[in-house]
Amino acid sequence: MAQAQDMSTAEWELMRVIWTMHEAGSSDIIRVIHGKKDWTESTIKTLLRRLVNKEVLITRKVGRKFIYQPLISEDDAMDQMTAETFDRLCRMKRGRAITKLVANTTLSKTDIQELQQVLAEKVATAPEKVACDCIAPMSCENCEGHPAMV
Amino acid sequence: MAQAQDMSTAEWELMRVIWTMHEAGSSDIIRVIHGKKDWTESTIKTLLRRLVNKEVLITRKVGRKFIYQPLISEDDAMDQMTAETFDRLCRMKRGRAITKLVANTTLSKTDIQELQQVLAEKVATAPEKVACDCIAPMSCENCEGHPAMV
DNA sequence: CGTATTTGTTGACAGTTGTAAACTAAAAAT
DNA sequence: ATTTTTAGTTTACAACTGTCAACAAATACG
Repeated sequence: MAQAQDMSTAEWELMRVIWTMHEAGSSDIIRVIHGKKDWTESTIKTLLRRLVNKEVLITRKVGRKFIYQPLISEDDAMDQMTAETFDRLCRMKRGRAITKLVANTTLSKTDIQELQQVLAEKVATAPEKVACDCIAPMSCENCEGHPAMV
Repeated sequence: MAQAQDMSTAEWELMRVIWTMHEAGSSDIIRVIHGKKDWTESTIKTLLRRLVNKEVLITRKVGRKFIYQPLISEDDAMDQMTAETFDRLCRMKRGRAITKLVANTTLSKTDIQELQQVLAEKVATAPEKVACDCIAPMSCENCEGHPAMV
């Protein structure tokens, strides 16, 4: 299955273009990007090829050209990418990281409402505390309840 | 200044250990990791060296050995990392990505309260809509209000 | 038909990353 | 003082990335 984590930064940027186009031939893609990013055609072609290799894009041959199409939706890729980022953080600290992120992100009134909705639903089952899962929670002041290290 | 984005995945994992230890010599670090990750000593030493080169860690020489210490706090690094991840997403879609993330993250009651607090404060100044900032907002159904592409 | 254009394929190159062995210098143990 | 242990430095190497140029095949145009 197509994995967002397999995409490099440059590949991701290119994917964003393709997602908005839904599907397109390389020339269309190159035309759309022209002037917005200073990638040469060569660079774009390389990125396309790599994305096909990684099975993030599939191609359909039409005449002598290929139509490129995402194998993973932008929403799914975004969710995977953000989940992976947060997976790298200590469980206990994710809440505070999200709060900070929310504080620094521009959200529409609708976004806020939806978020409030989700929070309201979560509160019932929310634990009092989320345990730290660091490798060495030893001297982690936040982790009082934790097994000390030697 | 120390930048979280300069840290690779492996380096980040190592940093998590060092953050909880506050500061430590390589042998302490190696001992703490032993059994938790199957990195050889060599690997850990390489990562330490790279982190020092990247100025994410500083060292203090004590006798013949070094004490390694973070130049950036874990909180700051987390905030940088999460901000960078979200910077890669279309502005308009960040709200929904956050909502999805929140839905999939275990949050403590306190985390939820704090988030609710922040949201409550943001709602007043929240825009009705956040504009898409994709390179080719052309056929992006979500972007009705946007300049069409040729 | 022969040339210009389009599109795709190969090869390239330096920098980063994950992983680690080998080597060296200093210190500790015997 | 020898030997052993410890800590740090060098070297290595394949895979991945960001960037491209060069080349080849197919097509379109004059």
